[in-house]
Amino acid sequence: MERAMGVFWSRGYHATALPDLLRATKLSRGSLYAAFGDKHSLFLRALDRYVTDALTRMDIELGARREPVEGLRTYLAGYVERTSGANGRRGCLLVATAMELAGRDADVDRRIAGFFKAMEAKVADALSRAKAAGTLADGVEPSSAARILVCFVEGLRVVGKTAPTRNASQATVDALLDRFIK
Amino acid sequence: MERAMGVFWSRGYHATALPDLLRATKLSRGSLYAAFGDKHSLFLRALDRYVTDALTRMDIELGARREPVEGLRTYLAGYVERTSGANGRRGCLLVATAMELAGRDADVDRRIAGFFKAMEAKVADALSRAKAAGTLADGVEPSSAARILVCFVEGLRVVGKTAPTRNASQATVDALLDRFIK
DNA sequence: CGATTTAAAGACCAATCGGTCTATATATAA
DNA sequence: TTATATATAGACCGATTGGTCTTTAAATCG
Repeated sequence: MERAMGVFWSRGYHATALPDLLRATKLSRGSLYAAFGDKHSLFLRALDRYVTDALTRMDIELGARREPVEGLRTYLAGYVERTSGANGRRGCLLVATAMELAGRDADVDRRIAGFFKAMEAKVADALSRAKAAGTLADGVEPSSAARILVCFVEGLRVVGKTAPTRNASQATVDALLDRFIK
Repeated sequence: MERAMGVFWSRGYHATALPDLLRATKLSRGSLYAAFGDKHSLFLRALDRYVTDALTRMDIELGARREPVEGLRTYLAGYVERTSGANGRRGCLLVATAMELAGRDADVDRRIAGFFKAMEAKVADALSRAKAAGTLADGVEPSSAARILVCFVEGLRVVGKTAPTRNASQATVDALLDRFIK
């Protein structure tokens, strides 16, 4: 499964051909269809896995027991890592899928919208806790700031396709965070 | 040409088949190949047109004769328009291309990187003028703020695929701008 | 061991891909 | 008018697409 996810991640949905998936999963044609149905079903499974991984990681990084601002820093540091150099080049399965299939595939639409909503909620929660702790900059409202952060990190993934340096991505993240925390 | 651009824009590179392009351009197969070469060449032309349009629009919106902050507001208002509702659903040819082809197509790579660089430079210039005019918030550095804004607007395009309301997009943009201007 | 289930290999299918080419019709020019 | 250039429609090409099916080999089990 993760193998198949890796192929879709690297190549996108349309550019991934069956032989690519067979090579990656080391399954025969018949076995793959028996196990997953068709290409589209396998793709949805891969996408679900990707979303689950991302949200699980966020729960760890932004965990309620941690200092919220430090959680946000960790969360953003992960994006720095994933959007610079070769990792940046590889891109993001979710963003690529949103751009390639959203609006033309209802199954995908639900997953994309659900992911952004969940992500925004988790960020908003961390920001609320930061506000309660008095570590948020004056005038920052958690819910709108969360929407800003979601847009920002997804934009990082887009710009990351040009493989910026780690330092450049980190500096951008730092400059953004400076506007929102004390 | 714009017709072909529209098809690539709506469907992406791989999902656009020759019959789609023939229908859109109202050209015969032979004429299309005589005029543009192959599919890839036609795509690059469409992408160039898209990039030129976007940068030209930015020059108008952020024009040096205008109040820089007002220029930025106009610029961002354009993104609100393009990333909400049906416009949001349609997406962005440049972002879709970055996610679909960047890293696997050198001709595309150059155009994507060039676009982001040019865009960032234009935003940085407007922010510099705002800073000189004293309308920038304290501690905001034009070049890093420009990188933030570029990421933010590209992220808006990604999230825009879920077709948010105009008001929601506008509120997010307003909240961001509030952190950067006086 | 032999019997049975499971999975691999790959032939095979219709449909479609991007691309070429020929024949026909439509202008344009003399 | 006739001659010529231009663009059309669409047949045609090999390659590849996602998907099915049959044959054979490898496990598993009694």
